[in-house]
Amino acid sequence: MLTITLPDGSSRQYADRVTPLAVAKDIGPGLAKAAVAAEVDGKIVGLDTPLPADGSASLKIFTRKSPEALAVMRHSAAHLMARAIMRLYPNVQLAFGPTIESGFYYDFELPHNLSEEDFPAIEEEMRKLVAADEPFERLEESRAKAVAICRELAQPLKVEHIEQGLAEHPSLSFYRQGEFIDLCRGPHVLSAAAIGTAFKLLSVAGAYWKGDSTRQQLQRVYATAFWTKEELDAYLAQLEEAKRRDHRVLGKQLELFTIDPMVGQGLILWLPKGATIRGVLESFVKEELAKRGYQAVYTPHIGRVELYETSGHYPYYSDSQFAPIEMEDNERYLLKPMNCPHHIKIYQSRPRSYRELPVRLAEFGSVYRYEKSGQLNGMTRVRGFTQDDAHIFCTEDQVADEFRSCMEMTQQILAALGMNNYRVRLGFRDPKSDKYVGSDESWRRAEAELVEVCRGLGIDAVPEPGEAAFYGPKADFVVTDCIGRLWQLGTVQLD
RNA sequence: GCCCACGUAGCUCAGUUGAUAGAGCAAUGCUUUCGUAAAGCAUAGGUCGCUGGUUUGAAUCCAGCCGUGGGCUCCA
Repeated sequence: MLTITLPDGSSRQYADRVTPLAVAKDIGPGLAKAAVAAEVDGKIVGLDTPLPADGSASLKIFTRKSPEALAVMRHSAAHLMARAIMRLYPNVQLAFGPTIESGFYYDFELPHNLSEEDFPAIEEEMRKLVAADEPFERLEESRAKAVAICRELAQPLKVEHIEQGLAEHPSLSFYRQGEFIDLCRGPHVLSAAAIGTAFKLLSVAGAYWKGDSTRQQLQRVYATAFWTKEELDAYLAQLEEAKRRDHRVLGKQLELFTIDPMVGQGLILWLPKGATIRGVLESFVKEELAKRGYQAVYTPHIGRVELYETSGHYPYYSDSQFAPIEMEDNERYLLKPMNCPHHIKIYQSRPRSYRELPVRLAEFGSVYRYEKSGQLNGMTRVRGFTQDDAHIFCTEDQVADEFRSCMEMTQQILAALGMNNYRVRLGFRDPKSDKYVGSDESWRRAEAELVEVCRGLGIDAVPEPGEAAFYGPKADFVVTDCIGRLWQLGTVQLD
């Protein structure tokens, strides 16, 4: 006997083994028709996943109105796309194909180089599969059997993933649809027709296997899917609209800035109108800094290599710096990649008493970084830029207050600029890595304090291990741009 | 750096299977005139990213380089 609790608090009892779909039918034919997926005790499952035979369970039915259902459908669409590509091209190896914020992607290894020209044929094949409406069938297999299946299917990437990535799972699930079988946690829609035809392949890109740049590069196909053509069209129109607001388009139209290959990639030339805007922004930020007790300083654009070796930055970032300038007397200078060591030298310029702490030094410091050519992007990723940068020297019991006021200032400035679409990411250390300096104890204390301060400010900050700088944890303000891309802007770090 | 795509007048773009470059807007001139998201007519403007190659002949095919865009990786 199973007792099911529904979201409205009511409950139902079943003597036989039932599925979410059966329960939905029981509640009403309308609900059964609209159902896409379900949630049992907080876990999203397919409509055909049997519920426990005994005991009790909470059940929620997801219809098209819920984001969870959309995510399930998009993942099924990813399978459909993979199946279509395997039908059209030989020797396709499957990697991963998850749902993402506004659609889905799937990574493949295949001899044919995919390009946008191939999209219509793939979409056509997908439409055929939707029309055929074959069911998605879930298979549970032991690890050994799962490996054997993937070997037989000539899917070495899946074999590797089972043996290494999923080492702790005693049994694994597959989803089959016709001739297509894919290792997959699921869930999926019941059959292909539920996906509909409001989908579109968007772009193809390279992506490293398991995100590791030392490993092979796969072909990633980005796509999206909606329940209706209207929603799909609205989404595509929104992308077009966002393109018109792209800072690179506006920067050109409004004559704000330009980039000239003769000057160099990623090096910005500010035009008079852009310089006016920059001037206003700088004045605003300078006032805010002054209000909060920051003292302005200036430092040079270059420094001796030994300076960065002493600070410890040099080995960590040597691959993204402009090469040192060698002088005749064997002096080597670096184009300044960060302001930190300079500010520390200012602090050290005379003996300090604890009574003068905190000392807050601020500068619009211009820095130069040799970013890889492929990651340059308009004004958002460049090789020369000016940071609104400050370093606060304080005692340990002042840390929480200083961190708090710094977080508040960042929030206020972002709010003043109308940038409200952001989240705060707490970069903590990866316990398994040894790249970090400092004692375990001080790391623990620092991380705990960041969490505490964010809680106090009502910031919903998500801790992410492995995201810390080598010398300390940090809080990053990650802003979403008009095309939905993420950019780390402000960052408050502890050393 | 890696994968894919792209690089034609100031801007946005068109140029089918290779044969001496086109449109709209902007600019300039004239006209009309109160027109305030684009008034009419006319003119000018490009070694078709660069360098090689294939060809009787290349913007159009091939190679290399430079640059841009979408991603991946990285981010002090």
